[in-house]
Amino acid sequence: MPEFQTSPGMRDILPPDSGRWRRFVGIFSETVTAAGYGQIIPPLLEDIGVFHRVGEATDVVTKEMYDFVDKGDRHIALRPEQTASVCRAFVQHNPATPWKVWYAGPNFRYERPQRGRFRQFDQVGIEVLGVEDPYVDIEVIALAWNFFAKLGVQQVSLHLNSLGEPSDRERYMQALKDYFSNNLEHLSQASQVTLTKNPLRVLDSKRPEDQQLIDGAPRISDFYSPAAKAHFDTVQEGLRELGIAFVINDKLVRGLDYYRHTTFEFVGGTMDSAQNALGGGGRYDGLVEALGGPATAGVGFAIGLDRTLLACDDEGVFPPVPDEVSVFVVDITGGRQAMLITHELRSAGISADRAYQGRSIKSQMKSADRSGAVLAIIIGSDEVDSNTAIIRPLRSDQEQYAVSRKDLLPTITKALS
RNA sequence: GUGGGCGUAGCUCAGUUGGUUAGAGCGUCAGUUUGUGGUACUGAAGGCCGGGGGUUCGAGACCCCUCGUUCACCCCA
Repeated sequence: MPEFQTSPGMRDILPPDSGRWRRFVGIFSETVTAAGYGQIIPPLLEDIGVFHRVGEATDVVTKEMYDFVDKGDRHIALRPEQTASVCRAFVQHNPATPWKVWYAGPNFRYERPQRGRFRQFDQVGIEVLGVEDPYVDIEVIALAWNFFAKLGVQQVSLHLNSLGEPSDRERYMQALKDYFSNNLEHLSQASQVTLTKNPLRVLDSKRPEDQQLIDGAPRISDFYSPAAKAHFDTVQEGLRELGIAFVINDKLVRGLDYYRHTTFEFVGGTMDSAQNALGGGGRYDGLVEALGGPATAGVGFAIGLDRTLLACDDEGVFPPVPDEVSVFVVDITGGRQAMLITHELRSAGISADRAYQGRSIKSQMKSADRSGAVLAIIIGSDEVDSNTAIIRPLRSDQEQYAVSRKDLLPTITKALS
């Protein structure tokens, strides 16, 4: 065993998997930039207060943050998510609204690692600030939907809920608190603790002994104000019109406290593990204000790379594809010719690789095959003497042929086109 | 943070009731006569059996601790 290894919950993404990550983000960025979103690259570190404003009752900020005091005595945290950073950036830079941004990058949470759950994990996401219009909720959901479709994942179900307006949510929380408090003896120990912190989250409990009580709990839908109901109705109608299937899940209370109105989650269909939430989001009007900005509406989502990739694996879609080059130079005269030719090709924008250490022609041909190259260029002493090169097609039955060195680049260029 | 499973070559795994130089497949590398890949055959390299301690004449196999991993709870992406 090596002396040093990645610490728990951290890992190296190696090729060819890393290429898949790159394509994942590439497809995401295409999807959302085509909808008018610009990229934001917030820092990994923020003043810990930024995240505290997100909600004091969520484990994400109370127990799971990587935080430290820096050399300037500032209390700093590695971001556990990026929505708070986006809102902080909004307050700091005061951009014109609607502000539509996307991001991709790692977040950090000190949790016990599990399948689909790491301490450093990547998310892609979008946020729209400054728009209350329910059509934005629909747009945001539709973009995530499109993205899953582009990846080829089929079995994703959209769970939808509304938490109503803040006052609706308050009244509902009180009703839940009363309901559970009156039935404490049927509630698990752990849920009793949760109840004191945030009654909404009791609905999230997966403990079997809680299920019966939860099933009989008051429903949020009975607490909607007319405005909240209208908002939610518009979202549902819009999704139907767009042909986006969803299920109403009135137990869907998301972990971060700033959500109100629309909340949603994308649940993987093939994973029976507990980590089956591929992504989620919702509306968080009020978060910007909590961070010291003007009252500003906000909606967005985040999608986890790892879990989505797991879902892809389960469905056999979006496989990792090794990175390949177009040309492989086989030089059996020592390597200087390969140096010259690969440089010439690469300078002309043609991807090219070679072998090193003067290996046998057979071994170099093997490498050429594995490199994925379409063409091999073979240089032996005969070719050096006659100032030529052999071009050997590797992916067709076409015979190999010789060209003069000065014609090599144009010939290769033509053969590849 | 709490509880259960697992930890043997780069990868996937065998290793009989504890007994002499620890195995396979895949992968890697090299050969199979003269300068040519994808197949086949042959061979080679590569493991203080996660780490530490203990029991024993003797431990990869048993016990304890520790680290890592995995599953569930929790939380969430």
